[in-house]
Amino acid sequence: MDKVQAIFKSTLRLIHQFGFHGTPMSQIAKHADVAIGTIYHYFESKDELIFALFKYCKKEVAEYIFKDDSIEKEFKERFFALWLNFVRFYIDNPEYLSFLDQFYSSPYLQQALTNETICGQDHVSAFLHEGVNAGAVKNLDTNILSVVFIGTAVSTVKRHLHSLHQFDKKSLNHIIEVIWDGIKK
Amino acid sequence: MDKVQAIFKSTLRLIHQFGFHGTPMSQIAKHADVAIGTIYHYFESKDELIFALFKYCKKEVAEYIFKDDSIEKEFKERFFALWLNFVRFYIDNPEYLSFLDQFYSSPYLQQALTNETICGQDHVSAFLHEGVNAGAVKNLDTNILSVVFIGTAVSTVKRHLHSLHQFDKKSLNHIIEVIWDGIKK
Amino acid sequence: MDKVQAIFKSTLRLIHQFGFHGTPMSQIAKHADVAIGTIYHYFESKDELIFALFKYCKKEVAEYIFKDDSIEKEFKERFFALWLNFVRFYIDNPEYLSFLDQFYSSPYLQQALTNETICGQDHVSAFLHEGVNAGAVKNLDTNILSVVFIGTAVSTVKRHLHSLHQFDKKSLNHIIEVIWDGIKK
Amino acid sequence: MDKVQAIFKSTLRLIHQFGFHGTPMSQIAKHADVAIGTIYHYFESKDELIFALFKYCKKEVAEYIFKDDSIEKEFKERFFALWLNFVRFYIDNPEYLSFLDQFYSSPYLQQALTNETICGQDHVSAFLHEGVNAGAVKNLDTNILSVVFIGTAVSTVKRHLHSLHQFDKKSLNHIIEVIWDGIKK
DNA sequence: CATGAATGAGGATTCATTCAT
DNA sequence: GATGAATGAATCCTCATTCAT
Repeated sequence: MDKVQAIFKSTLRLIHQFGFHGTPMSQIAKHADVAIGTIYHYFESKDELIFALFKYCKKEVAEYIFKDDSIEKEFKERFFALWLNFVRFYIDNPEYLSFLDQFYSSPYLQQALTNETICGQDHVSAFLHEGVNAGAVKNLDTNILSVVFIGTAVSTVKRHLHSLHQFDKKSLNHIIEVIWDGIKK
Repeated sequence: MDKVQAIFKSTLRLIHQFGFHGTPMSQIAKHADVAIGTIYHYFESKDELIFALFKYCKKEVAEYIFKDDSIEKEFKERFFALWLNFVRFYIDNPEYLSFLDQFYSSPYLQQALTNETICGQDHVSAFLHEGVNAGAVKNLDTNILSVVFIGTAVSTVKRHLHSLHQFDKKSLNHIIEVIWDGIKK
Repeated sequence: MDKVQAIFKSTLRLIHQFGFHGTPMSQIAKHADVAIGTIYHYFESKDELIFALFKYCKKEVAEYIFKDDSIEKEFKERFFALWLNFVRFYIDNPEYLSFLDQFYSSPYLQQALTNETICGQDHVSAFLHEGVNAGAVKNLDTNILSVVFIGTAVSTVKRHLHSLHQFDKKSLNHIIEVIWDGIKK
Repeated sequence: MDKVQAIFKSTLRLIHQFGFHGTPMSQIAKHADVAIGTIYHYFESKDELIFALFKYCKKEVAEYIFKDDSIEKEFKERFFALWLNFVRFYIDNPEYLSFLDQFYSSPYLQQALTNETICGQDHVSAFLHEGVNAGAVKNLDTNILSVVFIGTAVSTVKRHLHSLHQFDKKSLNHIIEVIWDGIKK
């Protein structure tokens, strides 16, 4: 639906810019160029909208990260590509990180944390598990590998976005190499 | 000041539990056992309170992390200890991570990001730089080393707190070893 | 708009009775039989409401004062009629004088004083100027004539409303005659 | 008392600048360079302070207006001098007019209006009555004469202060002459 | 006399939500 | 489907006043 898309984009942009408690429904409606009533036509409440947006974001992120992945390729190559895609997506779409971050660090998370996946981390976990099975990486708990993969990626993006440091391609490769050195068999 | 302390603690607890826009000043006052007016006696506005709390948290965190550190010790040992302290502090004081995380992922950050330090990361950066100079770790940009150190630590704590995985001492050591393997010379 | 009218009337009455800082929005809403939110739907803030009410009052006053005026009539007759209308309106609608007076004697005035007209005084000025041109009154600066016309009228109304003295028709005519004696050619 | 004077002056200045509901006790205290408690040492409440200030202002005004008056002089001369003093005082001390005006146009007035005099009008009334007895002015009700005297004077000052028109000595004389023409025998 | 930290009732304003059109 | 006027509970903040020092 066109209007739903507009509502999502509007919400994403406003939350990025003004935060959760800085983006009232009225503004979301205005920037999406729809009436307030229209939002309530598609979403039961503001919370429902937030949760729906959460799912939407997760899906978008996952699709991008794994867009060129293939079991055919060598694991190391896939590992590098995935990590870079992860970083690339959020650097290019900071409003996604902004929103997901605020979502994660808010009480919303507890409601979303059922068996639901978070931010494509499960896909990533599965991928890392493959690496263990294939004998490409050390036989470590997937949680540990996830922590290393996602933790460094998220940290890198934030450092970049907060303008603390602009990482170039070479720098990014240095980081992956460090991680890879740490987990490779 | 006793009342200021009480206000800080109250705010921290409530934001941890209910989030930024779930903790009204009235509740902060009630849980700190002071009148609303008293908060405004010490802080110009809710925002000012948040900023002051931010500084307070940063200081507390930094003090804890570096509490046993000493130049005398071997770098690897210090590295392990610091990383564990970092993780330990936030696991034991989840309301600090909760608050800082919400702070960082909100528009507040931009106002706090002058040349101000963030979350003791600079101290960490300085520490990592020492490692490079001492020839203990690879000659990498401090930003890269910081990303690896802090990214994994934060990610570990979150995974732990979100109940996705309870890391025991052994697991934590596995993680540090992976990182150390990646950055050691 | 019906609701806006109700809000205006309610505000006027309450300010007359309790003064500016004695009439909260909640009371205005209650007496206008609308929700507080409705007021904010039509006016950005309490100040905006006050300014809008100011314009509304000015218009009402001017309309009443000049309701029967006509260039056809003799100037003296018009002069007497206008002055009496002025006094009559405020005596019959003391809440208008109350509000306008409080408005004028507050810092609001400075914000309203651009090239905006005040209280229909300009129409009065124009009228008095006609008198000069027609050779009916002395060739005095319009400001002087205005001061005499409005000053005496306002003072009369206040003295009447403050119950210091109840002016009857005859008394009022005495006053106009004094003024007329002073300015006639 | 020095502190009381300071409190009066501070209140007068702030009310002139920010209006009644723009001048909190805290500001009055700060600008008077005393503690809040000190104000409550001298005045039971804010209302008491306002009433005391009202009396103070009235006294100051009356003293200035009649400072050079003398029964020896000719009535016309006295009339001119008084009217000019009245105008002069308020033009030179706009904060007095500001305060008194806000006082008169607020519900405070009703509480002050017992048999109390207002703004030296009674002295003025008495003076005008002398004029009637002396056969200098028409045999009109004192209320009428007062309206003409005070109404024109106040209106002149306001017009001057609101920067609508800067009256010079000659203009002011024109006004008094008009009034005098109207009331003289 | 003088202070100012502490209080909390009260006021302006916001904003998620409803519902008649 | 779509609208947006209307609602009022909830929030931030102010400020007159008190009282222990």
